[in-house]
Amino acid sequence: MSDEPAFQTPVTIQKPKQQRSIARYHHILDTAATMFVRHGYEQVGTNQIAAEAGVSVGSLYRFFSDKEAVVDALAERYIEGITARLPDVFPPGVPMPDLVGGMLSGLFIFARDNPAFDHLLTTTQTGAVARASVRMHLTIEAWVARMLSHYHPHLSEPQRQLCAASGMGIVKGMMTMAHPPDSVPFEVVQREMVSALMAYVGSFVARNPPG
Amino acid sequence: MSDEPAFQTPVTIQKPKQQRSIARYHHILDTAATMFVRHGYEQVGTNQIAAEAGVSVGSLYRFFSDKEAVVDALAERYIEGITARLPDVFPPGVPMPDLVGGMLSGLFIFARDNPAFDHLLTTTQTGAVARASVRMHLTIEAWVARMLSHYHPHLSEPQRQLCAASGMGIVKGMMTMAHPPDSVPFEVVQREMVSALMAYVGSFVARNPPG
Amino acid sequence: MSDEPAFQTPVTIQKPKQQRSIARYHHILDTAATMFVRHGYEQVGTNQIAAEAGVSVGSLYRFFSDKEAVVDALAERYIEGITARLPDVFPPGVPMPDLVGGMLSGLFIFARDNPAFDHLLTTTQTGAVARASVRMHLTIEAWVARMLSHYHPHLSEPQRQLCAASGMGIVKGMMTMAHPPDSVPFEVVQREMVSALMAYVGSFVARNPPG
Amino acid sequence: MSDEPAFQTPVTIQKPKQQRSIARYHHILDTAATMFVRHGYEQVGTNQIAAEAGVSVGSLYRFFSDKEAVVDALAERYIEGITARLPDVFPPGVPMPDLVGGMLSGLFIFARDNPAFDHLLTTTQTGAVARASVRMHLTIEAWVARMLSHYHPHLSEPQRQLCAASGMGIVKGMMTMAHPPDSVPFEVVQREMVSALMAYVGSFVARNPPG
DNA sequence: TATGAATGAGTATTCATTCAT
DNA sequence: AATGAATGAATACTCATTCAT
Repeated sequence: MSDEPAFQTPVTIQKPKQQRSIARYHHILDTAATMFVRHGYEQVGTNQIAAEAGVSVGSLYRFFSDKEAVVDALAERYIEGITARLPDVFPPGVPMPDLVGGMLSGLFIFARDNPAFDHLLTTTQTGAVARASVRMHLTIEAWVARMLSHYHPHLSEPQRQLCAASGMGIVKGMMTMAHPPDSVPFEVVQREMVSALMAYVGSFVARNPPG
Repeated sequence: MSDEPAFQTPVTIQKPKQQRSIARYHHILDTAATMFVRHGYEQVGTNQIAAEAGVSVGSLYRFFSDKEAVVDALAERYIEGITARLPDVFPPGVPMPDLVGGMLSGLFIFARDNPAFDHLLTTTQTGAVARASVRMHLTIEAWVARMLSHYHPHLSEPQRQLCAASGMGIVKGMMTMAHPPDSVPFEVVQREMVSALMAYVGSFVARNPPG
Repeated sequence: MSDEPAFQTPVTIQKPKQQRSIARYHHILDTAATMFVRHGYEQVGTNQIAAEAGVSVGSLYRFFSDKEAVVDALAERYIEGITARLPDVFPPGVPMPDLVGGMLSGLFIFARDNPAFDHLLTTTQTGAVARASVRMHLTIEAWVARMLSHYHPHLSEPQRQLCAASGMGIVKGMMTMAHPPDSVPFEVVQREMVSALMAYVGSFVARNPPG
Repeated sequence: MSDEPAFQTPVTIQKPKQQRSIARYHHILDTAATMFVRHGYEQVGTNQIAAEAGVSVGSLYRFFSDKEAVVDALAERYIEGITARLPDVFPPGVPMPDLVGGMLSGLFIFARDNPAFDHLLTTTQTGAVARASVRMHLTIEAWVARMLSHYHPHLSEPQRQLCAASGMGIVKGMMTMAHPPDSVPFEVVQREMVSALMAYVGSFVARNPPG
């Protein structure tokens, strides 16, 4: 007749420490990433992911508390990945086009190795996917803002924010060119993107001069 | 939701001919559009749309063969709308920035009157939503390509295609700036978008000179 | 990119008003009652109930928001039933044994017609079932307390409460005699129950005399 | 959880012979008992029991063939416990109220030391829990019947059975008074229970006189 | 022997679609 | 034509049980 509510989870969900578990964890995540890109987050079931990954649903739920946790983990992985590839400091003497070019080069390599990266970054969906996307967006945007204040220290905070936001818009928008219906080759996209960004920043600075 | 131009059959089950039917059809579509924007296509049920629109599910299914047909019809409506607003011929003597500015101005007004327009245009989803998005994308892109060949007739077909695709990427990417997390005011987005586009096209032409 | 939470349920769950619906509603409830008695609340699935009742799960969920709502409805039905059978006022001149006998007689008839009634009343489970049980328990107990204050007005409030609680214990405990392993016939149970109650109340009043 | 008397095999997979094993076995059982009372048999998982007991699920399954075996073992333990506390022979000269009082006193102490005892005895559930409950019920009922034939040898076998069954009903029913929603203190319950039992038996004997 | 990761059948619940009224 | 009750396949998630280490 008593009625205590649920108690502590018997088996805590956690990132695995053992070799075997780590492999499984990443394998599931990779499988999920591929499927999300191919069919869309909503269309992919946890049972399907597990089956495709060759594990049981139970195993999936050992690593991920629920379906949303899968996208969250994906975003986290991507945020770590790009953070590691984005330079912390800006070495003096490097011209901005070179830096931006190098940065985008790294981004494209990362995107090619992680199929769901740009899908997640450029999505406009709601819910968990949106939250994941926003986290990734803000991570990169913050870096862009820092870079802008390095090269154009005279820009005010709002100016820098706006320019960074526009840059993100250009990057994200042009990334989708690589997919249907345009299907522009990655290298070409990258080249045009650098041009577009540099041209835009140039015009932005011209329109917002020092003093 | 603004005055819609002449009616033309989308993928509906039957053309509503009666006054009442036409009103119903549009009302359902308007309701669906609002709900899709607010909660996302996957999160919105046909029963919910019908309830919110104040009609029965049965009525909804009288106009739309299935849920996908709703997005299809929405896309069709938007394609008609922008087609009507995009000039068929390019009057001589109008400088490109003015034309692009005018076109974007019209686009933004249309987007403001049709809440799901940019949502659908900029989505990266799969399935029916993606197909709807692609149709809209190609419609605008074709116009952009024609405009480019008007102002820069020396560009080869592939060059024109690439430039148009990039332009579309910039437009779509920067449109999302108006929404969280950046939430840049529409007018600002529009202004920056013109700059970005003109700067990009300028650099593109410079890199792809005649001869 | 927006993300509004869930909105109003499109089809509200409600007790049906139409003839057909009412029949369905009660049929599902009857089926569920029988199955709960036979296999236990936890062991019976909503799909099973629906199948056994010859309707679809969807129909079940049209009437009941979730599985708990089924027990709740059952309890409500039973509470209404016994409330209707419990006299509101105590006519003067009726000796207590007669009144208690009559009351128990009604209770047993009701229990015979509603197989899950005593199962639910006498359960000691947790959760929704417990809550349903408690509601039924308190309904009857309140009546018993009122009856006690009618026949033995000198009893203090706590005394009346205790005596009523004990009475409920005796009633509930002895009701289970009708089921295995004892399987005592209902009439016999009823007869012994009246004896036990009268004997107990007699001893209680003797131990708690007026003044 | 009180000192348990001599060990005897329940439905376990194997008798734990080693000191360590015996300790583990009892510890798991104690843990399970507490959890069953607090959350209900169905709500408690084997993994949870093991985790709470600080052992692995595998260890739990070494001692118990399945989840049902845990309740079975619990019942067995309780049956042993009360059997040891119920006098085998009835010393002459002890009045029935004293004997009953003493017996209930022992029962309440046992119940206080073994939290799941009355929970299991008074449950009306199906399945394994019901079977465990019935075994405990019959054990005590047999003793009551023997006691009745000691004090009232003239009662026929069926009369004795009926009176014993009623007594069990009263005991079990009134035991639940100690829990919500009545929450009567244990001592009070015990006192009222003796009264109720003696009053009932008195009335029963009066209604079933010798000859 | 002990461990706890892995399994997968099973459960509650939703929602696109149909069709009798 | 319109309605909305009814359908049932599909989905996220749980948990008793096994077995390789």
